[in-house]
Amino acid sequence: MIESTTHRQVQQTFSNQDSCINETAFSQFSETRDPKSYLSSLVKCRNISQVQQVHGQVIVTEQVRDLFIANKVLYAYTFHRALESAAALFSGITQKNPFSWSVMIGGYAKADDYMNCYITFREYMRSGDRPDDYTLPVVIKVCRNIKDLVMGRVLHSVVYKYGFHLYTFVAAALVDMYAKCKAIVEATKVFDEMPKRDLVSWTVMIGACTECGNPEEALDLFDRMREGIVPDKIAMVNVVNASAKLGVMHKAKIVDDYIKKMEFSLDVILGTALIDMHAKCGSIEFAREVFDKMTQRNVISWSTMIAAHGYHGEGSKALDLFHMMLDCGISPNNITFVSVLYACSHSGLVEEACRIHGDVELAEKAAVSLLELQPQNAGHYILLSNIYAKAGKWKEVAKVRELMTHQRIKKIPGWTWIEVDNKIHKFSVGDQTHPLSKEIYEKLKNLREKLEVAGYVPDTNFVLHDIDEELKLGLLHSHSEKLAIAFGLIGTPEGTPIRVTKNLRVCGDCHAFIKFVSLITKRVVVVRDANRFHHFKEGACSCRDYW
DNA sequence: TTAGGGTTAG
Repeated sequence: MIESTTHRQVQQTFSNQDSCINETAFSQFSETRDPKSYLSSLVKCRNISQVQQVHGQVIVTEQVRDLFIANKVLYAYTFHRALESAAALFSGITQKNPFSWSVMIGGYAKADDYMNCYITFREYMRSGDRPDDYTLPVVIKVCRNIKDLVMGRVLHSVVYKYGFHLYTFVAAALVDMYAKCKAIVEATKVFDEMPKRDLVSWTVMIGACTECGNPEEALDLFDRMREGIVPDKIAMVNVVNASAKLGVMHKAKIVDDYIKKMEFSLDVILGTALIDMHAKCGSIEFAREVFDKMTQRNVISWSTMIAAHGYHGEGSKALDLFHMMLDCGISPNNITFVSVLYACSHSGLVEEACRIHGDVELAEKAAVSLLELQPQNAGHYILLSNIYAKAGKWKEVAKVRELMTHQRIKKIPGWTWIEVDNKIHKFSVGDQTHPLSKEIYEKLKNLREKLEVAGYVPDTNFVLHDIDEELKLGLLHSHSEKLAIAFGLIGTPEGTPIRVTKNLRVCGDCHAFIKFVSLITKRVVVVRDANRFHHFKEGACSCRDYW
């Protein structure tokens, strides 16, 4: 239930059997005072004092001159994060071998002491020794962790010079480093040049594609990988993430079925990733099912589920869950609070959000400071204008709108996707490229006439929701979401739900339009927009017109 | 004797 650190996990992996062996070995050492009798148990000891005692004896017997023994003690120190003792011992070793360097560099890396890690690696290079394939992945991983692309490229040149790019571990570390630094071209190049690829290399490349905004490619890679390699749980977490990013329900179903078929147990991370995937692919029910099934949950699992209820318009469920979480003794983090706050704003439960988090003025202050930090980020303007709109400060809403025009905020083109027969169809505003374009516009015209009879009035005067090129064009009737829905009505059997995804927020007129569509056609329409899910049914939307 | 891959919001 508590967030675990890697170190703690490592310590927990020692079984009782190991501790017994360790204790026996230590009592043997205490009797014989021969450090060799304890060397193999050194990293498994429960406390650092045992390492220190053995180290003392190693010095007394002058066995510290034996490089094998000194390295063992060094490794034990770094394993227990006793970096000062390790560094003291290390500096005393006159004839260091690659293992000594590797252990010291790895020790700094594990302790997140990146600067000393770099410094020690530089000393290693200056010592005249050739770098080795055990040390390089460690230092490359440091670049990945602190997103140091410059140093990463320097290391890549070292790797290349000695031919280590052909080594599986080194290349995998490089691919992952480039991916985390968003350098997908370089990541792909290293991956393509690998003579041999194992499970980890494939996994990092799958993660790389997702990380760099190409989840479709990630899923294709997963299919290619399976031609020769059986995935494990970590690989599946990456695949689940790709699927979540893609947001396509039938892909999510395939991935979910595969995990069940392979009988992967739901640990905290895989379970949480699955919750996120189902929710982002439109099925809040499956997401909750996974959450309820999980035997272990941490703050991330709870936050994910709370956020999911939130963006599906189920604010009260999100709040219930938040209270349940507190009852279970889990401490919320800042992301939990943001999720709860947004869950309330998505559902019109703003008064309740305010109670938890402060007040509207606080939210306003936060948004204003965000604007100062990133004046070109359109999302911050929208956030601020929504805060003003909810507080009824219409003059301020207008001011934000002016500010956006003044700042010439970059406009993002709007797109809507729809899945029909497991194929994705993409529409932009006024799009006429679809093979059934004629039928789609015909359907739309026909629909609009019926809708107007039922009371739909086209509305161009709505509150600012997003900066959308479509608005400027004034092509209200051919907004991408309207085209996609019209196509959905043509291409799917009567009564089946229509699911579309839009990259921006759905506009006010389209929102009203879809409500009428759900009423007239008796279809459930699920719209995933940039911010949340809207479930339209019988003329109403799950967002209760807050979005 | 050592090394590379995993979850949440905006």
